[in-house]
Amino acid sequence: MSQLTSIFAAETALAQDWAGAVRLTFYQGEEIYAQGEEADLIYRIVQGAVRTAHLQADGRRQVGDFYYEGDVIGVEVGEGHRFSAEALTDCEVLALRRAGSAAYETGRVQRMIWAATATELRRTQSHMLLLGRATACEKVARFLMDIADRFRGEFVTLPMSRQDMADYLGLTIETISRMLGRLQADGVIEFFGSRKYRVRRPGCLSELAAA
Amino acid sequence: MSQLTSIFAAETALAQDWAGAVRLTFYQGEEIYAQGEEADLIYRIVQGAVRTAHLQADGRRQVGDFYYEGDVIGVEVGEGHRFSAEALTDCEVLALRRAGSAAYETGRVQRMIWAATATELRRTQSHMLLLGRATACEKVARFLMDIADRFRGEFVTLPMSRQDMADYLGLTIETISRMLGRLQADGVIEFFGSRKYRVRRPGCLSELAAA
DNA sequence: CGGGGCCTTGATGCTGTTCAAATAGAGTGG
DNA sequence: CCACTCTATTTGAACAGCATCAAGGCCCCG
Repeated sequence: MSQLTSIFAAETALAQDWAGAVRLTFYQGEEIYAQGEEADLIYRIVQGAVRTAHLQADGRRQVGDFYYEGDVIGVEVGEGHRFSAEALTDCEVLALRRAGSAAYETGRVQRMIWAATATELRRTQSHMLLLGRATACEKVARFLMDIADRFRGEFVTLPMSRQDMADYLGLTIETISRMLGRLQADGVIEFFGSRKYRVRRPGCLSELAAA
Repeated sequence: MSQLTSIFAAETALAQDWAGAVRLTFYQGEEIYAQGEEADLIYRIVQGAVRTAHLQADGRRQVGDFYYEGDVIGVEVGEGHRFSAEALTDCEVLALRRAGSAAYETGRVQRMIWAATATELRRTQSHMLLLGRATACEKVARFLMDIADRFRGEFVTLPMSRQDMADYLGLTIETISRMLGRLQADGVIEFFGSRKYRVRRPGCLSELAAA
């Protein structure tokens, strides 16, 4: 009941804030925007999962973050996108022009961009802390915890590949695989196939995640 | 002449934006604000250098960034400061209350906070990319380059210790020291004492910095 | 049933850490 | 100005964690 109410409230706010937005569909693997591309649109994910990534000249890749339903992407500051965005699953998104519209002039869009930028800063700070001083085991544990926290429910399905996880955590796919194997052997998590898992001992997992 | 003009313009804008701010002095090593403390003030550094840092329960420390004259600190989002700020040298700062003032209501302070948050996001992103997928040598090279770029001039004096550099780059002081030694041996940089250096081969340094 | 991508597992090596000690520098008092 | 002390930095040697290289297994889908 209260959940229905909150969903309704969210939908109402969404309709107001995103009035004038265009609804778009991106299929799995499609690029939503490219690295370097001018950032004149912001997007709200209605359904699906998105990965942002930064590619260096030598081929090394850093995944910026993973985004899900309700998240806003494309708010980067400065000239053009520093990260590209790709659909990890089939996606529905709302796209809204940043400047030049009536909505922008009223300050509505500006406030949304501001809020999204603030959220983005927090998440980037967390990511920075994760990359700086954490062991492989801590990184993987925190990653699993973060994902599980977002999808409250017994089972979690990962929309990203091991390579995506590795590029997010600054590790290799082999290390990711080994850490997952160890966590499973210790009974902390349980995997069903390679993309679906369940946290068996949340306390233990958060202990391993430290920080 | 043009430099004088720009300094004058900057000073004028500063006087306008920071009208009502309080001028404070912090001595070397003093804490400007603490981790967890409520973030009701923003600061502009007039003179000196500042380090922000996040301390974990187990004692590990991550330096957030280093700030110098003209930079704005204390703009973090959410409940309280995630990072503390300490004076690396004796500092003069301007402190301004975020909310509740007349200046805030006119939107002046809001715009400043917004601009500072946007800058902060960019810098945090860069830092994240640095921590994620760079070798020790690349990290140190990029660090030296970034600092040198800020202090245009033949010689650069580092306001921070090796430990600060290490906690910023996610390395140990020994590794920092070894990399600096190697760069000097290769003739890329030249040190005078442990806190003052000069870039002898900028091209070579930026090559090593990659990314 | 067979192909191909993704994931796991194993063996080995390298980068950066850890531990330990020497050296340099800054501050202090004689 | 010099001797002394205390801390910061450098240097060396051994070690550990994660990467790399190389197979092998799983699973999806034709």
